[in-house]
Amino acid sequence: MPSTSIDRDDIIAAAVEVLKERGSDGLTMRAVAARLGVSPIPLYTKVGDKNALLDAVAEELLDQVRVDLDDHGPWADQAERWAQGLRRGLRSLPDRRVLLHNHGRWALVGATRPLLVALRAAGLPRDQSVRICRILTWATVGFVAVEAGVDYVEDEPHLAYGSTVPGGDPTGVSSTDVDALYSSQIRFLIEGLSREVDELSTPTAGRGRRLPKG
Amino acid sequence: MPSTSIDRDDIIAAAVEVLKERGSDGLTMRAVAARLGVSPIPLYTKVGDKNALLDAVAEELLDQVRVDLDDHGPWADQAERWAQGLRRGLRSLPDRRVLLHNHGRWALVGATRPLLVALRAAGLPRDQSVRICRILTWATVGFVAVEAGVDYVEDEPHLAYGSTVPGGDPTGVSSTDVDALYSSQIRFLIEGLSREVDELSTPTAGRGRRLPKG
DNA sequence: ACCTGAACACCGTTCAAGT
DNA sequence: ACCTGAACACCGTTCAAGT
Repeated sequence: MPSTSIDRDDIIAAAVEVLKERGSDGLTMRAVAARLGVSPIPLYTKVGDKNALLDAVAEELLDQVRVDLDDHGPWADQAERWAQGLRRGLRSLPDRRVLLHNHGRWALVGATRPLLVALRAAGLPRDQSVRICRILTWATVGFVAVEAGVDYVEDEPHLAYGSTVPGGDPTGVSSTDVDALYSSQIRFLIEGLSREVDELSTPTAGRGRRLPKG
Repeated sequence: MPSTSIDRDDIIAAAVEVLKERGSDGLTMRAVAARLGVSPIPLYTKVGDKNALLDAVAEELLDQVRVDLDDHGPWADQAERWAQGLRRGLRSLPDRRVLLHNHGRWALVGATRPLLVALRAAGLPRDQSVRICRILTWATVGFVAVEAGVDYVEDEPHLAYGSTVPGGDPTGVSSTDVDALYSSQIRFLIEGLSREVDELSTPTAGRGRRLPKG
């Protein structure tokens, strides 16, 4: 094993650097190879074609997303803080197109684990905890992905139009509106999940049944 | 105005055809030009560069999405049916990457209008109606975008694991799980929005206030 | 076995030249 | 004014040839 040779992890790390420095258009097989001082051939033998490289880069970046979570308060509050932290982490990705290169289905497990631990510690069953994690993750990834394609209008447009609710201005949304829309959406989801947890844990709801209306 | 010449709309229509026939990798400036029997130059003078063409294609495809909505039942039920219809429409797009090329911020206005009309007919104020449309649209576009990158496991995995709730299996989700997750998410959002509408319409909630906790 | 130089078949984009 | 042939500067990918 010659130490001069190039590893698969070296290639992915170099690709992440190229992505951060030159953007997604600058992330080419040739650029990654040139950064490592090799020909493009090792990329094809050790990682695969360009699509495989993009998958690997997405998995690497999503795997690095971490959400800290103090264990104070009821689980619903912890879940809301966790979701806000996940959104912050995803927004700071060098390229948000990796959110859709989600074939690394396990990539966000590192970010999810603290919430899963907190939910179990709060006494929730494992399947319900997994469900809550999955719904909040799915909603947050989707929100940030859509958010990346939105053009903001100037702030406080609802004052001009007279709207009293965030997102109520038909002419557009400001960046503070977007924050409020995300917060509302996450709160609605967590309220619904809370009620679901209460229903499933009460004996009258009938054990062994699937979800009501589900 | 020579009738032999090529129009901007012709270019976009040809691009949509190329996308449907050859996929997103086959959608090239040269292929669109060749389909029209012209050189690539007219594309650059009449539409712009490739990114502008992709924007135009995305806007065209999203503009064609239509959601039918009968006006039976309370607005919350209509909203749920509308959201399910929107998901169906978005899932049938020839390439779901257009969901992220969302710079045509008005592209889904045609699909949104029936819901907006129904909400107004149900007596909701304009700003709350716009807010509801925006939240449901945002959540659905995000869900479908994420959904496009998910690898399903075989159906009914929760039976093997013993999970009783959709999305509760830590090893993966089946396609019926995904349907159930979307339905749950939309129902939670509509329930939250319903409560919000009730609070804002009751005199005791205090007129002129912003949203509670918002 | 693993790497390189060179090539192939494409791209997006633009130029001088035509009409 | 508008289009074309041809070119430029790249791509992703793979080949025969080296070591």
